[in-house]
Amino acid sequence: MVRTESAGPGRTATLSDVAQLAGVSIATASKAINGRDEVAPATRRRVLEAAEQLSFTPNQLARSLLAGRTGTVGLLTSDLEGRFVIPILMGAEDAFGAGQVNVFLCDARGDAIREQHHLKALLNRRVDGIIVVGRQTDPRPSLGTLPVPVVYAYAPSDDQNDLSITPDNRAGGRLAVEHLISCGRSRIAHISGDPAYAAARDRLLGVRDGLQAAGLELVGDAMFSVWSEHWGRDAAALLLAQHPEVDGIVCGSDQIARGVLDTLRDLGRSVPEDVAVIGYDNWEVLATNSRPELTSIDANLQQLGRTAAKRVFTALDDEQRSGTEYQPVRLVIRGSTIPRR
Amino acid sequence: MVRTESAGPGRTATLSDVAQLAGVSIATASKAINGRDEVAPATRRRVLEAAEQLSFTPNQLARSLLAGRTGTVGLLTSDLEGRFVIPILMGAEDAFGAGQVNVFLCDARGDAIREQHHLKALLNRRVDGIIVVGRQTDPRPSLGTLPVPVVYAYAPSDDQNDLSITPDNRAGGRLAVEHLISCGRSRIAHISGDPAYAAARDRLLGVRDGLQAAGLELVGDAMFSVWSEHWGRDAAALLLAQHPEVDGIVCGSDQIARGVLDTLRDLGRSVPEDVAVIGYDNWEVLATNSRPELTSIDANLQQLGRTAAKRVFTALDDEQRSGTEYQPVRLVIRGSTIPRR
DNA sequence: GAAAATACCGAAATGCTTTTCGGTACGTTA
DNA sequence: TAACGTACCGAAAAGCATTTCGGTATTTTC
Repeated sequence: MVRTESAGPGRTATLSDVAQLAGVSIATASKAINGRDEVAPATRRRVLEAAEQLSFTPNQLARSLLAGRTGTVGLLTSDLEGRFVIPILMGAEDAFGAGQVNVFLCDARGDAIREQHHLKALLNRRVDGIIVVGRQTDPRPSLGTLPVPVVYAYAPSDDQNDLSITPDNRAGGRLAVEHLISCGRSRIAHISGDPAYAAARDRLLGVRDGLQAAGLELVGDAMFSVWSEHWGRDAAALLLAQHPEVDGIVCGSDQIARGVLDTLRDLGRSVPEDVAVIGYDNWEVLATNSRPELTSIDANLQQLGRTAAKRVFTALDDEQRSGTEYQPVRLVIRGSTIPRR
Repeated sequence: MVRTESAGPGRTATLSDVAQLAGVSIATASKAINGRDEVAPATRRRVLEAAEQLSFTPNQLARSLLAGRTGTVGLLTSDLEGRFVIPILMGAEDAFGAGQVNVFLCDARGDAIREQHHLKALLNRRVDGIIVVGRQTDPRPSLGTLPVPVVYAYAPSDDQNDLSITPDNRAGGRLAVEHLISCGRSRIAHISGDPAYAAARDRLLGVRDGLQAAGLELVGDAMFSVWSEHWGRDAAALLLAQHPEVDGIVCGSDQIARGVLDTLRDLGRSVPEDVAVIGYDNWEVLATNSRPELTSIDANLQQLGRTAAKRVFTALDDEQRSGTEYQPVRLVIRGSTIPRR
């Protein structure tokens, strides 16, 4: 059987049970347990012993009802499968110590109706705030004005009165190209994913920023299609055929980069000696299992989640912000740009 | 600023506000809103209008306090990064309609102390039940007897008095090998991951079951090391050197299978014509991006999560079970075992 | 037209904790 | 000894919604 009853009296102990066992009033028991000082040491000891004996734990529901704060946040995401929400979720979850704040997870599956349902449920449960996580960095519709603070993470809100936190894709693109340049590359191409994604466009802007600052130009046109290994392979073949002189490739994602590496290998180009390749997202399972391992841009998503959670609670304490914050990204160097010793 | 106040009276409306506005008692307002029938139609209308006007939503905290049920479950996982917990989490999350039941997510990071903290927090919040999700299929320590039902998912509990739900790895191994046999293969090898994992050992048992039933024997020894592409590549090279006659390879994971495919390609063996390859886990991003796409065993993890959540609530209604349930797995056929037309 | 039944509504209890405030009992000061 | 202060404790309210049960007012029945 699913074990469900404590050995005790069948029911979880309440404060009044503790008080009775200790022979004091409920008020005194509460004070003793919460460390208030209007209680005699001996009494406190009796109460604590009683609480221990009954393995009493205060009912957070009653507590929250009174305090008006629940110590919970809702995390409303549009797709859990996505690789991006998970680190954000982790960051939000541990922004405070274990067990201090708890996260209600809601997956709307990209469905607006479902999202409204979840939203209502969260408000009914009196969450202290809500974090909305999108699956792309394109702006998403605002939830409007709610009785609790809302922070938009990854996908910013389309309303500048909301607070959004999103990775700085433009800086990422620039960082990638600057790294290739610092590795001595000057004939750099860009293979990216779906141009309908703001992420793809922003990263390209960053790439151009970096090239321009170095007085360089992109080799060929930026290549867009989908975020897949297959496209990476095909695009690399195309690129090498038209521009065999290329010596560095900035890829829009690690998946694309994996495909690019495959094709380079097939064509007998060695990485990073002949061509340096850099990915984007730093998706460990892809980046560390390729030959050679993949240099990539990491969007610091876990940090982003932490920041979002913190913002929710500082908003509660009335330090309110708005607009879109861009979270810095970082470069993770591996063998696809720097030869292994 | 983070938008936080409804345009209204600064405070969320309570039932008593509604009652006052409608000119009825609190009791009547409650009945009207909850569809109880001891209230006149005209009165009900007045109340509902008032509720609408104040955009009243009942406080779940108060409701739960009274009902003794919160409509929440805790999901205690040991690593969120893991690829396995996510589908389980999704399944648990949507086991009931949107917004009916909510999931508290807790990531213990594999730390027992942290797990205890989270557990305590969940119990304080009076969750109706707890789902414990491990990252491997090896048995994990039981949480012991708790005041709410507990279901162990993926990683079973080491205590048979608990209820555990885990994928049937042995059946998966057998299914994989049977599929290869049905594709006309008879010289089958097995490359797997870390033998410290029960998953690796169980899958091998299943592979042997399948071979034995067909009167076949494994080609060479089963090869164990780690769950990585690198190992898959190395192992395949070794295997082909010693047993060039091999015509089918059951891999312990999709990662390993990817590595195997790489090596086969390097060695000029075509897949699936010369050698058929099957992976395990059906990790989409790996399986659908390889050349050829990878046939794999899917553990139905989302279904597993749904089942776990359902079990928690049926346990509440006193239909209690124990022991370990094995969740069936399924075969997903792609190009690495059946030639594409 | 009187008795009984029905329909509708409200006071109050319930669930559990925290906090305020009033009250003993004891000791201290003049 | 009278007046006062201190230390400790408990009754009660607050937080919000649900439910029971008793009570009017209205209708039905004979």
